[in-house]
Amino acid sequence: MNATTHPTIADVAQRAGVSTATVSRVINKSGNVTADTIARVQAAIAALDYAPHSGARILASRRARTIGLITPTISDLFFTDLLRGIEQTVYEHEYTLLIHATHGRPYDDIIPMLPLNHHNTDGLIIFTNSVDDARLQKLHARHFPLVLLHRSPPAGTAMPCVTFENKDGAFQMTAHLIACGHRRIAFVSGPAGNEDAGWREQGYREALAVHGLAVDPALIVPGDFNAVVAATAVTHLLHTQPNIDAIFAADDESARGALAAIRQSGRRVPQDIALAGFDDSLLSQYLHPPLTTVRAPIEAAGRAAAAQLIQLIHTGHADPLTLLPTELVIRESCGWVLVNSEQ
Amino acid sequence: MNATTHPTIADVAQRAGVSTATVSRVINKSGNVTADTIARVQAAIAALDYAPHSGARILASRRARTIGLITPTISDLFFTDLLRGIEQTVYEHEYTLLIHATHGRPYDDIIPMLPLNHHNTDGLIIFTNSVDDARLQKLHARHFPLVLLHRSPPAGTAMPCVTFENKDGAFQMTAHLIACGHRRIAFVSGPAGNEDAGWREQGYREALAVHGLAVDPALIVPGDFNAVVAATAVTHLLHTQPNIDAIFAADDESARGALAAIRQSGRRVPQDIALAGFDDSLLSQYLHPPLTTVRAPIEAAGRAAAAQLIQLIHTGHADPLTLLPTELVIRESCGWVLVNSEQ
DNA sequence: CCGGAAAATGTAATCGCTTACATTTGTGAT
DNA sequence: ATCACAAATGTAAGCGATTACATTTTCCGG
Repeated sequence: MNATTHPTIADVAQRAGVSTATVSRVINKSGNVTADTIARVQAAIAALDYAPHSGARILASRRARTIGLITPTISDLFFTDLLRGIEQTVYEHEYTLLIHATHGRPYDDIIPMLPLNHHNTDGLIIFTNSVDDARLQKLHARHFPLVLLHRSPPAGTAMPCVTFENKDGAFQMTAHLIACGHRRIAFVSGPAGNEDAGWREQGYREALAVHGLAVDPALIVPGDFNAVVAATAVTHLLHTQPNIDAIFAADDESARGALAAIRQSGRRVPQDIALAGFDDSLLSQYLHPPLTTVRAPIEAAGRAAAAQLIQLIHTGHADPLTLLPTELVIRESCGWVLVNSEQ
Repeated sequence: MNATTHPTIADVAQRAGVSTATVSRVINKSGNVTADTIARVQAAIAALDYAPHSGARILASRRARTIGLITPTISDLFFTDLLRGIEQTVYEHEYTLLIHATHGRPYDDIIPMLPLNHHNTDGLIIFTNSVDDARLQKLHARHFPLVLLHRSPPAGTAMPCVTFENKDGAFQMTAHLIACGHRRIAFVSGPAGNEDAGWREQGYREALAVHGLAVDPALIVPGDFNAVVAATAVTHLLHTQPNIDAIFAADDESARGALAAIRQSGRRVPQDIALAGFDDSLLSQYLHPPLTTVRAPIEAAGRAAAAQLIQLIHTGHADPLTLLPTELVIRESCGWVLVNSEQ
């Protein structure tokens, strides 16, 4: 080594007067090294400010000590919460986290390589539809540890999934709206293909059925988990179906859009029309009126996914399905105010 | 290779009937390969679903094709915006992004290795104080490409910095408050040691001075970029200094805390007391009243940092300082309503 | 049809580490 | 002291790519 290059394990070994194997043992705490030798090696490491080459380590040891996370997007409120949970768990287990956001970009079709794979990670958390079925199946066929977050496995395959009780939460919320006296309840749906969204709609439908109310397709409009899309759809809805008395949006973002549209139409929430969301995102408590919504344990889902993956890596086994409970958060947008500790 | 292991470049070479060197040339598009050979190699790659081992590539090529980002925290609104800018630029240049959040954890003091270093990245973006001066200097001494984001270089060192005009923004906002007729203007400061926060306070002070107003230390209270801390401080402030007529918070989070405290005290915003924030975070437009604030070009800062780093890696040179302009966003919390396109 | 330069391909050393195995050193019972 | 065995350390063979250099093939002008 010289001034411009970086010290290697051989430099450390030489300075400490031991072999590279011993240095490696000290670094990896793999035992059978004298306290005295450990001290000498550590001194050499400190003196040279040596850092092991991770590529070389991975290559030689066939372990990356790293968890990969593949996600369609990185910069939204939902993902932020999720990430906090994942990160925490990953670091607790002394793994590193690598994140790759696909942003809907297709993979290179000539040489189809994921930037995160078995070479640089020991396992992958796949968030929603960031990886297509075919690739998922290939990874699975090679026994690469995989945990799915908010998406179910491709047909015919079994891999551990983590999600929360979307259907139950939506069911409870719909029941709550009905209990509040509403009958013409519209639903602002989520993106096509998004499983969370699908289950939420399903919960809405089942609650109506259970309470003897018909599902009117004209009352289900697209929201795409997006405020602007939802606002447009709701504006149209209010026009064509002026007699609705409640709107249940598939997520808080579309609830926000719905709120804007309702207000635009001159109606008041909750006096003229009730509004409910889903997620209990950071925003929901700052809306006016504060939004009644379903709390989704997003951070807990992140923790669970990471924990399942690490368990899978270590033991080869994980729970096929982790379903986290959701919870009604009653604020003011449906006309009920409960006195509790809620802000 | 067998069923459980993964194909290597040798497997591809064998199947395509060429040498590993040729396969490597195809993968890296390094030229001088027949169209026919390219096709054969690509077919083999596809058939085997081969993916190059990134560790081995980095080891052999001494290039990581990766940018590292070190940040104290990953899950806040500010960081989310920043990340979007960084990501976009990094991917545009066909680099990969690795993120490491320190969460204030100290490094392993025995073997002080950053999880992101010259072995797995070609350069680093250092966000605020996630890396201490000593380590920064060591990296710099080895000519490792570094760009600082929202922090200045350690004394005696020169490395490219990206930040925005905190002082000017705060100056303008303070001037705006003065123009609105306010005289007793309090300041909710940010975390000690945070440079953005320091410059914002400086801008506040200078604006007061320029307009002939004295800086009253009793009107400067700690907010720590945190709503709860700010609420506590402002509650106390309103008690001891009941005659203040405006509060300028160092960021939108503390403005939110201040708003809660003001309301708690029975005063109204903006009628009884004006309130301003800084950042124009997502939240600020949903507060009631919508918050007048300073728009910080966070995403642009992320883009600039990534662009500077990539330029530094390629050319060895980058701008010593990139200062992005801030902009007043007048909403309703200071009592002025401008008619414009603002939501 | 030939010779030589350019293009295409192959050979093998190398990157920095881990680890199986070999060797040396240390320990306690006899 | 001696021996058996455990603990500590060393030796050297990979891990899977890249790339300098060597070799073969192709292409053209004369």
